[in-house]
Amino acid sequence: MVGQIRDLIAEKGLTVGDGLPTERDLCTQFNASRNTVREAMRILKAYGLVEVRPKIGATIADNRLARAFDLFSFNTMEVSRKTFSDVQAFRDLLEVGSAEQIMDRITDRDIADLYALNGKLAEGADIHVASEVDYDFHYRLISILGNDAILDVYKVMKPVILRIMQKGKTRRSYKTETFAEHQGVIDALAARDRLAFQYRLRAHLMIGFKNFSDEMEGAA
Amino acid sequence: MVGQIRDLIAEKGLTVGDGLPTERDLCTQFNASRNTVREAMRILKAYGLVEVRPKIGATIADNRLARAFDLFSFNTMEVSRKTFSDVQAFRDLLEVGSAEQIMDRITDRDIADLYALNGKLAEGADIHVASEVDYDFHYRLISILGNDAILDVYKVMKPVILRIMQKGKTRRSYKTETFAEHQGVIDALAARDRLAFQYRLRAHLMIGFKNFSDEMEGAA
DNA sequence: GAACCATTTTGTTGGACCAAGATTCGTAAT
DNA sequence: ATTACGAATCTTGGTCCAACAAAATGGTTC
Repeated sequence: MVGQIRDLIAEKGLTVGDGLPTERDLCTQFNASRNTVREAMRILKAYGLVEVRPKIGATIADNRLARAFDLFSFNTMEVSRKTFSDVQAFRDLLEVGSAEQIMDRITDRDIADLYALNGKLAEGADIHVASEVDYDFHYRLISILGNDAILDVYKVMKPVILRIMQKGKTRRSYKTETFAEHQGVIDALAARDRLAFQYRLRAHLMIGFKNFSDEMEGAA
Repeated sequence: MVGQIRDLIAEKGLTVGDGLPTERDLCTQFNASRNTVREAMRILKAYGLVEVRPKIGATIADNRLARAFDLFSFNTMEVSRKTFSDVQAFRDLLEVGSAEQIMDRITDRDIADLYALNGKLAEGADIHVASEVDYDFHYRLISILGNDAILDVYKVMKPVILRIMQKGKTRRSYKTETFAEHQGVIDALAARDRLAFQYRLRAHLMIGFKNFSDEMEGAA
């Protein structure tokens, strides 16, 4: 069934944005029941090949890269020390490493958004909410690059990053230290001071590293 | 629905190989119809998280990596220009950006492996095999970092990267230019010349960029 | 031990209804 | 007569139900 629909798409030469026939049309076209067609559509949707909106119908899409990464967001796994250091090194590479491009592209809007996001940290919600905000901050930072592949990667790693943040921050105050570190990073951005930006961001990531290590020591 | 089933799995602590309740059980458990449950199961199956066989029922699995590959085997659709540039920029960030760490960690064994891999390029197999070797080369390069998170990301992006390679190289000779570029990169590594390494690697990636752009121009 | 049958479970079908967006059409105001 | 607005209708995906087909298991019988 999935194959038939794929063939249909290929045959008609449909491309991203085009609409598919309605589910009922597909039923008659392929002599299948609507439930069967629906299951096939579910699969195509899961593959990111179609987007389906109620009352609108299905349209061709290509979110496969994002879907591919979604696959791995199902991890509830425990974060090992190696995973932690790997992910943190990765983030350093991405966030600190792309400082130049960030400086090239950054707008006042970006800076305002970052200040706003960081402001939420100071409001002092519980640790889970604060972690989400923390993640959002870094995500927003990376989004300045306008690179969907990198954003997708960040989405994949979100569960792990969140866990790292929660774990690393149990004994630190989000309201004070993390907030201040973020603030320093944004200040450097606002001043278009690349070196300060890199230095402070790296320090911020390193502090998370140290806290996590201490946690692990304590746990072991 | 998918979320509910996921929660159920997490809650029960089920792991690969374990069986899920039957569809009808899930119906009563979640107060949903069998069709709804089935559609959710299709999604999970599409994600490679469950395997479902008649009479047996559904068992937990983890074929997510395999699924990630399947996603892109659907290729009647091609890599969009944005996906291409995103992925390529990402690779630049990773490979060129981690030059320092690579220099710190590299061993003679790494260099020997890279030379060996690149040697296969000169053997001049068809474009698909050559692309695989090309990918393997860059994968091996990144593996020097010993960072599993980054390696996983590379695995997921493999289908896209392969496609980019195939597309970019249709008119170039793997046996000559790509081989020579790689060789230059390894030579820089062998000489522990970080700047040369970065310069050559970046140039290598950029050439792929240019070729792809030309392809797109030609197609348009 | 092998052939056979009953049972369980997924696979598929056809139908039905709902909710909500899209469309149409009639009415009223200008 | 034309336009604007609102209500009725149509369309479409979302959900549900009941039933049958097909496949694989497990037990039963010879």
